[in-house]
Amino acid sequence: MTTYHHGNLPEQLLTEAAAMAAEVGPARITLRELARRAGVSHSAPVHHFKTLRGLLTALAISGFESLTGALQAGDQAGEQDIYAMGARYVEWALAHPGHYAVMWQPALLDEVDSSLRASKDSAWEALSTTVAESSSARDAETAQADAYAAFSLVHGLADLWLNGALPTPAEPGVLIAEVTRRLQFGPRAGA
Amino acid sequence: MTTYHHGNLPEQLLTEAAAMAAEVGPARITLRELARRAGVSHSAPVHHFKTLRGLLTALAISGFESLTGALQAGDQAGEQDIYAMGARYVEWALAHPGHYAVMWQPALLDEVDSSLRASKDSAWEALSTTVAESSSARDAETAQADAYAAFSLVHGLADLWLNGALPTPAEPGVLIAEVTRRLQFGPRAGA
DNA sequence: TGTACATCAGTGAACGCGCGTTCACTGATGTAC
DNA sequence: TGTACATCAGTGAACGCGCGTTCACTGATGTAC
Repeated sequence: MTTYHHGNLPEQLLTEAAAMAAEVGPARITLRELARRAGVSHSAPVHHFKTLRGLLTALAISGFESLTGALQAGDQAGEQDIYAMGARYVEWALAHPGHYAVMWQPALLDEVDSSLRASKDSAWEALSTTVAESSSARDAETAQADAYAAFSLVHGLADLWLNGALPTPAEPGVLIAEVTRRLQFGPRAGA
Repeated sequence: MTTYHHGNLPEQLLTEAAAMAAEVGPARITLRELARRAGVSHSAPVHHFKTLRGLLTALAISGFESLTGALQAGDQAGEQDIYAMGARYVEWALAHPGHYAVMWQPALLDEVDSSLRASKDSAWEALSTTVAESSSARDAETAQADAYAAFSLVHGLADLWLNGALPTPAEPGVLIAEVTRRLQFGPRAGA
């Protein structure tokens, strides 16, 4: 039953890391604890991820890629609605709390890693493209500010929810719909 | 010049902790490093904060209190504008990055501490009261959703900015104004 | 089908490190009288 | 104004711990011929 070769160690380490991030926070993930959870000696992970930082970076990359996929899911369905996309964003974050937490902790990651940058840029592009297409912004600057506002709103909601910072948390689905529909794009009476 | 009694150690420890949180992240604050920065032996802090968790909790409390004050600053000026308050929120966060980071890391804090809860509740009340007064919501549920949306937007913007997650950061003042004015309250065509 | 051998993926001991906390202590301060 | 003494705020040595990483090693796998 117990084999010398694990067979699936890199994947399991990432899975355990996501679980640990959700349980105790991304800063308290350790290689030794991950090895323990995977039932492997504490020096085994180094064969797959040179360092803890490398492992967390890989986790963040897979998170950004998965998030990008979730955001693009509406494209094929012909559903280019900004509010639906916002909902998909927040739902993805709530479904992948460990990934989400690691993705926004740059101090733990290898910020120079080109794959990380690329996957992050892809996620941003998926979001901003959908915003631009549905906000009917007349110029690039307006479109960019639209995207920043949408990004801030969905990230803020996800982060507050995951940190238990909402005073009286509601049903996620209802809350997400109510919050996202309060985004208003394009020109209007200035503040 | 060098006195045996520091005279101001608790305050300086909190100041150094805020600096450390901004520099290396709240999870990497250590009592020993704080003592080093304060020029004091590593066992001195225990006389003022029993544990590292206690020190961070005190830092978070002072942060929430200061933030509450900033949010209420508009009341006296008779300026109950939701967008101005949103701007004050984000500006406060950018001006106090260390405090802000610690405030939203519940895993590092003493969540049972009643002062922490009280200060957090005060900040939420300051925010939600202003939102309710300026959004002309007809019922409590709508007002609450308005407040959640405003909270998500300003927290998300502050958090993304502080984590360097905005792809092409603009001038903070302009960005804050552009993002916050995309909040739209009250009833409108449902999504 | 067999065999030699390189490569891959694991083991477990050992290292040095910084940490929080405890302890007995000492110097400085402030208060009672 | 002086003195005794409790209290406060510091020191520095010591503890045990878990960590990342390195190292020589070994078992399993896969490929060349």
